[in-house]
Amino acid sequence: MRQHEALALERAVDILSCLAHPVRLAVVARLERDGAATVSTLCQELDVEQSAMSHHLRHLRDAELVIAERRGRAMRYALADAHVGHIVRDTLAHAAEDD
Amino acid sequence: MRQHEALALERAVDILSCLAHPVRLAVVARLERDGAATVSTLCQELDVEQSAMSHHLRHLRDAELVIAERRGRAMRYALADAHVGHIVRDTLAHAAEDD
DNA sequence: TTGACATATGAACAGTACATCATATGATGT
DNA sequence: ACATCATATGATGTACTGTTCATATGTCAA
Repeated sequence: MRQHEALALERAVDILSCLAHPVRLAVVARLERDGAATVSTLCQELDVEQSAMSHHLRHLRDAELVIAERRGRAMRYALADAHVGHIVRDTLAHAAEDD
Repeated sequence: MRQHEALALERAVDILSCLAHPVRLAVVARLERDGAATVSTLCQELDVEQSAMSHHLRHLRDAELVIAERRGRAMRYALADAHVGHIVRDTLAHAAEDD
């Protein structure tokens, strides 16, 4: 039980660390709003270099916040599940609130 | 509007960065569960050195996630508002879920 | 004021994360 | 097989973050 809590805390830190970067947060927010997208689409929309984007997407995949599937020669990224979207939406809502 | 969104994103990254550390997340979770506490109480309960705890609390204060008030010679820390608690609870819930 | 207690701050070092560049892999069309 | 497009990976320098130690500030009681 204590162990369980400790594990949840570790996992939560992983999730938060992963989201705690402007590009990665923007990617997740984008996927939450408009649904799945390819790497090049994300690069254009968020104005990020291909390599950098790829590294960030890897990070997001490792943390299991997004999933990827091949679409011809492109890769289509999507949120791993709705929960992630909720966390991001809540945080953004909170961030927007107290200005 | 775009500007507003960008600001919210920056602020969100600040919040997430601040929460993305085991000690700080544990502090916020503790304050969420059991209410306000002094520094020494937090140190004991979470087994963290006084100086380290103080540095982390400073971080949390700078991000306006917690507030502090004097209580004699001690300092009593509490969550800045309910929203922070929600974010943490949601994230922990999500983290605990997919095990 | 002095001493003890509670917390905060500053500096230095160690470990991590990030941006960038070069290159590799994988898929498609010819 | 080759050229091209789309994405991924590896290496490296740099900057940031966190821990620790030493010291400072602030509060209380005698």
